[in-house]
Amino acid sequence: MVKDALPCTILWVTTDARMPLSRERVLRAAVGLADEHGLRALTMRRLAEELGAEAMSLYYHVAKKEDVLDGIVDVVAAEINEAVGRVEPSPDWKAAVRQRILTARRVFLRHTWAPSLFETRSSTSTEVLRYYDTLVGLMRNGGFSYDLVHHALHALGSRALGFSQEPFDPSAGESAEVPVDLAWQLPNLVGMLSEIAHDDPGSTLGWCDDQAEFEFGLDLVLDGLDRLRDR
Amino acid sequence: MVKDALPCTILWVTTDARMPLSRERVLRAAVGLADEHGLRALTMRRLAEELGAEAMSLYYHVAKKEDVLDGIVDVVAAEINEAVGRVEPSPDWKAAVRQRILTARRVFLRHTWAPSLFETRSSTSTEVLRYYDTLVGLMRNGGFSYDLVHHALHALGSRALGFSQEPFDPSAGESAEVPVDLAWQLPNLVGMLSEIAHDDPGSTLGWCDDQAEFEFGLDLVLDGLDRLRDR
DNA sequence: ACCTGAACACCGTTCAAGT
DNA sequence: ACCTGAACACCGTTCAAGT
Repeated sequence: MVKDALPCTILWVTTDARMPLSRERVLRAAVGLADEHGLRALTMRRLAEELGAEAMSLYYHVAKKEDVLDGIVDVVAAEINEAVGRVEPSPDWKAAVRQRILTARRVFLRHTWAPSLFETRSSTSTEVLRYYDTLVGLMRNGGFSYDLVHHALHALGSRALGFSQEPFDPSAGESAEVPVDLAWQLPNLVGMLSEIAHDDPGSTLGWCDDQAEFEFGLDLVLDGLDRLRDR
Repeated sequence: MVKDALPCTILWVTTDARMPLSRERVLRAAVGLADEHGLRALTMRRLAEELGAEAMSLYYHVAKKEDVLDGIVDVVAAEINEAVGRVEPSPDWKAAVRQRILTARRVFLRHTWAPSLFETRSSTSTEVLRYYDTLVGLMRNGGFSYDLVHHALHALGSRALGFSQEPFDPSAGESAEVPVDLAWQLPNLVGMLSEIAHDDPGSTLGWCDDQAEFEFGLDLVLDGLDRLRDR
């Protein structure tokens, strides 16, 4: 009996190769593939392989690759809604919004490819709309006008969802990275970077504390909004 | 003489097909192609065609496509530095930074594909470093510590460069766009959108004023930083 | 020095055909 | 109903060969 069950179980666990395909299963596999090998590895052929099928089989369950991308955005957003639904509500709007956003952020840390995808999708996922709806509700309860909530969403930008995509990572521009022949033309940047590196000698790679920086920016915006609300 | 010169001139102006290739010319053509048809149209083969050459010829002047992408980021950043170099300096740090950023923003309006590219490049363009260097300088002159400047750059994020990539465009979620069967689940969002649409009946498409929203968010952050500076 | 033709390994997608 | 093989039009890139 063990002889029979064991190999079968392993096959099942590793690939689920025998289960019939479905949109759900395709999207789950897509998320897993992106988690493990990045968005570039998410190819229709590779995705099918992961599912033990041919690439063409996928087209029975999804319209096209864009559909897969929209789909995995929805999957991640659903994951966020699930996590965020478990946080106990705070009477203070700022604390409530803050905690909600930081909870969402934790989901993005599991799906590092997601931010760039969220930002390039034009059609809005219904799960994302649901997320924003309760966020708007929290601010309304905090005494915001609809108009200020609207401004707030723009001001928060991607931070409302829990991530911040930065075009320039100061830590990546660490002294060592700046070409020496260029350094003398960038006195302010070099000065800043050397002082940061000095302040935090523990981070030998000049690595910034992403979480702290995210919270700094978030609080700056939330505090600003709080002041506008009072007026 | 006219007979000879005319057709030649036209050919010259439209394609410059006879000029020898060069990295410079390849990058300029790449920017033009992206401006006119978007990033997706920027293909090595299409780019070569634009230059009246074969795709393989490009590889003599650029290492690979990634090199082209890094290159056009640098081209746009240089354009920004050029525009920004012409603004008369203000003694007030906030006004100086504000004007600088809004000037940079105007360049991005000419290159709508650029934001998404700037955000996905990991290696930092030297022209971008130059831009940040003087920005850091302006804040230092305004009495910022290096540490606060560092936080400020993170808090500004892409706004420091003049754009904000937003994952959710409330205006795109205009009442008409939200599926009716979903609307009752999104009371706050629907309420907000209908009020915004009502406030601004002129914008028949529920279009947000991007410029105003950008400035709102920018000022919110700059004001917040100003307060932290005073302490 | 500069450009190209032929070729390779990969894409997404369609469609008629299989079970 | 669900999956597939063969085929198409496209990618980026290499390399030996042309001028």
